[in-house]
Amino acid sequence: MSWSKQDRKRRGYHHGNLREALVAAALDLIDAKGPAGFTFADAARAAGVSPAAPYRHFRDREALLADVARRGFEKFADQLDRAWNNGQPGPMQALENLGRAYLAFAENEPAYYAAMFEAQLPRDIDRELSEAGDRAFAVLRQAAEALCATLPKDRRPPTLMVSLHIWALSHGIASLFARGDAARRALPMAPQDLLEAGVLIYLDGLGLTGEHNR
Amino acid sequence: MSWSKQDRKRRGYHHGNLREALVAAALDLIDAKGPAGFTFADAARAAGVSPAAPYRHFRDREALLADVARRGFEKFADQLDRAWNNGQPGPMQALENLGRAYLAFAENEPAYYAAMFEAQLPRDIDRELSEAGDRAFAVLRQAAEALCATLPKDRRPPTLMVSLHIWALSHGIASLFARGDAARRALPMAPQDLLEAGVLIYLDGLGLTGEHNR
DNA sequence: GAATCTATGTTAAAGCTCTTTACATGAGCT
DNA sequence: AGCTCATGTAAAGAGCTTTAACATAGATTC
Repeated sequence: MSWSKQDRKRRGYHHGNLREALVAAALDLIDAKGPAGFTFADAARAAGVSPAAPYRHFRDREALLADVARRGFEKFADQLDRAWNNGQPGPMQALENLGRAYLAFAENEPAYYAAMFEAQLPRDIDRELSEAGDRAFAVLRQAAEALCATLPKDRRPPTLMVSLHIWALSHGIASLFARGDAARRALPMAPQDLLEAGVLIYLDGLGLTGEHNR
Repeated sequence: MSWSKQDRKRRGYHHGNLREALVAAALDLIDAKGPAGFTFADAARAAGVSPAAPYRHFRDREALLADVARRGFEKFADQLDRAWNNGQPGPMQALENLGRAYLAFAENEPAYYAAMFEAQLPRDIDRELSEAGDRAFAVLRQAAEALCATLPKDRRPPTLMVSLHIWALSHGIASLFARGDAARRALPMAPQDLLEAGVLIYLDGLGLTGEHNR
């Protein structure tokens, strides 16, 4: 599993899987000290190689972080898509699943989430990164579309706006409350329940009462 | 205005206002490269003093950042409180003002906002810091209270929950969209309008229709 | 107004760490 | 076996952090 220094003799001069090991090391280090809390050399140390070795695989620390973020967005998009499950069994239930999956990801993969949203990476640093981000957002967008479609045309809000509201509320709750992190504030209820309640109230405001779609 | 190196002869041996100059330098540097993008020595350079000088005013870089964050929360609380204006002229209008002030702060003071919410400072690093944060949140809490009070008791939601929803939506929009930063995503409408629409829909869902309170 | 005290600077140096350059190794191919 | 290239190491240069020793000047006291 881990390619630590102990395996040095067995592996010999070459690591064999350094790129992956560096990504894994970065995730551990982000968990421990945040996306800004470690250096390229730290990652090398954690992977059991010399400080110069990572430069064979990533241009610099930022490129490593960008790769972590890209992988994070891909995992994220997958999990959101699976939770949405093509809107089955119904838009409302599927949206609830989607929201729970959103916060579950932030809670269970805080390192990925931090790399994705808190590492302050320039959006244009990498095309694959921004495309992966777009794929994740597309799931939310699709869900908003399905929900809006259940409303009569004359009372149908812009789906882009609805998806942005849901995203912003989810992200707000995730980043303020849903991470194990001591930097976060205490809450009177589970983040998932807070989000679910918020979304239900919001949908009610749109005229989407529960009975119609559950 | 600026206490740069050029003023060195005029000011002589002592800076005269180094503590403030360091805070100003930190804000500039955060604007330019993010809360993690500069060193203690950089701040000293920007203030035109030797690398050791800052230690007379802050224990370390983190303490400087914490002071910036504290000042930010205090400014933030002030501006929110002024926007809320004791709920005048009515809870709905005052809330809209509050929301706009929230996003205006994130937009106009991105360095403060970043220090407050993205610097990953341990919450317990400083009592004054966490108290200042509490004061800012208290304004939102107060607004939620006033809004909920306009509802009949049997349909009145928990005010803490309502304040958390509004905070999360505001913070989500601010951190995803409302910073000049190239890291942010493009938007089809002004962040302020996005927030206002979201809050109106949400309040509608609570049963607070505009007419009653405007 | 002179002496002293204290706050706030500077310089210098030790100890780290990052980053880069030049070199070493070994896996795959012919 | 020998070539070649990808992937590692080692060593050196540069910068940051922190401390200790010293310098300056504003404030206080007599």
